[in-house]
This record gives sequence, structure tokens and C-alpha cells, in this order.
Amino acid sequence: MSAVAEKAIVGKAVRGKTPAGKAVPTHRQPQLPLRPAGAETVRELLAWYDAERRHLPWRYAPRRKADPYRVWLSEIMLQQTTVKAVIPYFQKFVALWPTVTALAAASQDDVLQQWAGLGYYSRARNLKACADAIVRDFGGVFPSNEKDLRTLPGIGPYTAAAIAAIAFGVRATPVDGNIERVVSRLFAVRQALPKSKPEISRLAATLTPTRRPGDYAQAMMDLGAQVCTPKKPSCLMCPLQQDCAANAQGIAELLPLKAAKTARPTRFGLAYLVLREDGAVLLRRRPNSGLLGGMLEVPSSPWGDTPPIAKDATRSAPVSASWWQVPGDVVHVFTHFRLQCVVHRALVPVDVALTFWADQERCQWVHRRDLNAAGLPSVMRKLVAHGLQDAAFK
DNA sequence: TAGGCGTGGGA
DNA sequence: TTCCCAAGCCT
Repeated sequence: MSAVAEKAIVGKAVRGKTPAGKAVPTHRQPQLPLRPAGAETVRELLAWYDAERRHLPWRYAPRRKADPYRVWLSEIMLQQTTVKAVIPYFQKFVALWPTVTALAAASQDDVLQQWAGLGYYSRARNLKACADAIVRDFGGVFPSNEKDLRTLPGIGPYTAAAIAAIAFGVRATPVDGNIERVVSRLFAVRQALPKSKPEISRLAATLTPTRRPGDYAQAMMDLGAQVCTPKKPSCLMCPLQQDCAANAQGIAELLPLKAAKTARPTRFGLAYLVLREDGAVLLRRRPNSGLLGGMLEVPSSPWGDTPPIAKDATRSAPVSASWWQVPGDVVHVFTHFRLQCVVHRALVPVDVALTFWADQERCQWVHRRDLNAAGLPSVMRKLVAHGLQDAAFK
């Protein structure tokens, strides 16, 4: 076993997730006749895809080219996001903005409002910036090659290759998490991610066909999502079983190996729910970069590594008022930390003045009945819901 | 290069 | 409860 693989497994074992007996067998020989993955593998894969592919709103029939705008929009939404979560957002966006030109004509705030709840909000900011660039620099027409696509905001190596292959039929090789897993198993790659990425990309590219490269990519992704799954892969139903080195060695479910992850810290915050007598709630626009960039928030203290001191609560409040601490706290889990938040609430008159540190320029009052449509990130919806419990309203 | 960057569902 | 995961990108 390589040092990297060893480290990865040890790392997981230390965290108690992988029983010691689950280490990847090192010298085990293939038990089944193995046909190295190649052109015949791709033929089997495409035949499987023609019969078993998922029917998704952004897809066209096999062998047909799709609308680049819809391919692009779906690929951005699907970054680190499940198909199920994306579908309603995709439908909403193409209904509101059917073309890239229409999207470019929208404001960033409108795009963020519609994106609210889907997460990774830099995608929405880049989506708008990308639409602008395509209208401004490419005459409203998506470029068809990876190099030009890579220059656009929010389009990285994966998305550029996916658009080129799926929308334009270019022989490009997108490699996402699904394809990494499928290729890792097909070729029994024993090096751990992410170090193995270059080798996996190289191997994936050896399979990319000249004809139907987009269907090849989507077929690999569908196979990864439906058959070659992270846990309990359905090897017996896999059209590539006889080409799969990991299956032959009995190690399919153990691959791909991954480097150990770091623990997730807890941060603490204090949110202020300012309730005006006319039923409006005070919200604030966050800075355009960083966590929840550009999104609306409940005015809050900075999030720190220690729980807030009770007596500090009213001192840093956005308005001078009689504050009440709402019982219980709100917990929300982000990618890299866990947020634990206490909510304070106050009822204030309509002519209340904001304190100077409330950042008035970024503040706005939104009536309770309009909160659902306001486009709040999920964590802020939680804070509002928690803070409004038992609140009497007009 | 590794960490920042959301969310909700499932084991 | 806790962890992992889902069509990555940016710095």
C-alpha cells in the first residue's frame, strides 16, 4: 500500500469510522477474468445510458445537442448540490429568465433572491457576472471551447468541459465526483483523493469517445449516481462489471480512498430580531463577498469562538430597546463550522432610530408577510422563525 | 495548496 | 447525534 493510502485509512480509523479490518487488500489478485476498460467499455456504457438514463429538465434526447444556456445553468446549480434540490430552482430560473440575455438584464439582488435556499451563494453572484460577460464579450453566445469557457466567472475545469461536451459535442472530459468514483473503481486507483485527481482525469480521458462525448460524460455521471454509488454499489447490475478492476479485486466499495477531513468547530453568535409595531422586521444586506455574500441577514454580532456574554447583548444591539432573550438557541451547520446562535427580540415603534453600528445603508424593513418572498438564506429563515415564536403581530 | 464556501437528506 | 454526501470554484 502506498504511504498516501495508508495515511488516509489510518486517518479514518483514528476517527473511528473505518474498522481496522477494512484496509484495502494489497496483493489480492483478480478473481474474475478482467477485460481492461477501453472502447468496448464505452459502447456498453452508452447502450446502458440509452436505456436507463435519467430524464431531467435540462436534458435533451441522447445524440442531440442541448441548449448551452440550460446546460450552463444546470451545471452551475448542480455544483455540490443534489439533483432533487436543483430541479425546482432550475424550473423557476428558466421560467423567469429563458435566455442568457434575459438573465443579464436582471439585477444581482433579484438573482440572489431567487437563489436563496440553494446555498453556495457565490455561484449566484458568478452566474449573473457570467451572463453579463457573455452578453458583453461574446455577443450573447456561449463560447464552445474549454479555453474560452474557463475565462468566465464560476466556470472551472469541470464545468467548462461539461458545457463543451454536452452542449457542443466537443471531445472534452469533465471529471466530477461521480466520474472520479467510477474511474477509481474501473481502474482500481489506490492513491487517495485529492492527490489522485490528475491520474483519474488522465484515465477518464482515455475513455472519452470522439462520438457522443457529452452522452459519455452524462452516462458516467448517471452510472455513478444510480449504480456505482459511494456506499453499497450495485455491482451485480453494473453494465461495466466485467471491465472493473476494483470489482475483480473485491474492493469496489472501498474506493476511492480519501484523505482524512478536519473536525468542524463551533462558532457562537447573537442575532437581533427587531420587530416594528407595524409588523415589519429589520433585515440587513451582507457584504458582497464571503459567507452568505450579498444575502439578507438578521442583524447579528460577529460570530466568535466563545459563547456571547449575556450582559453584552443589549450593548451591541442595532436599536436601543427593551430586549428579550428568546428561549433556546438556533443551530445551523455550514460546510466548515457549526453555528450556535441566541436570538434577542424587541418590539419597537415605527419611528425607531438605528444605532450607528447597525450599518443603516444596508438595512431595510420587511413586513412579516413578505419574509417568505424576501429571499433569506436558510440559516436566516431559521433565526427569524425562532425569533418570531409567540410574537403577537398585526 | 488547503481552506472557505450552504443546504438538506440519509445512514 | 454525528457524519457523510451531492454534476466544484476561488483564492
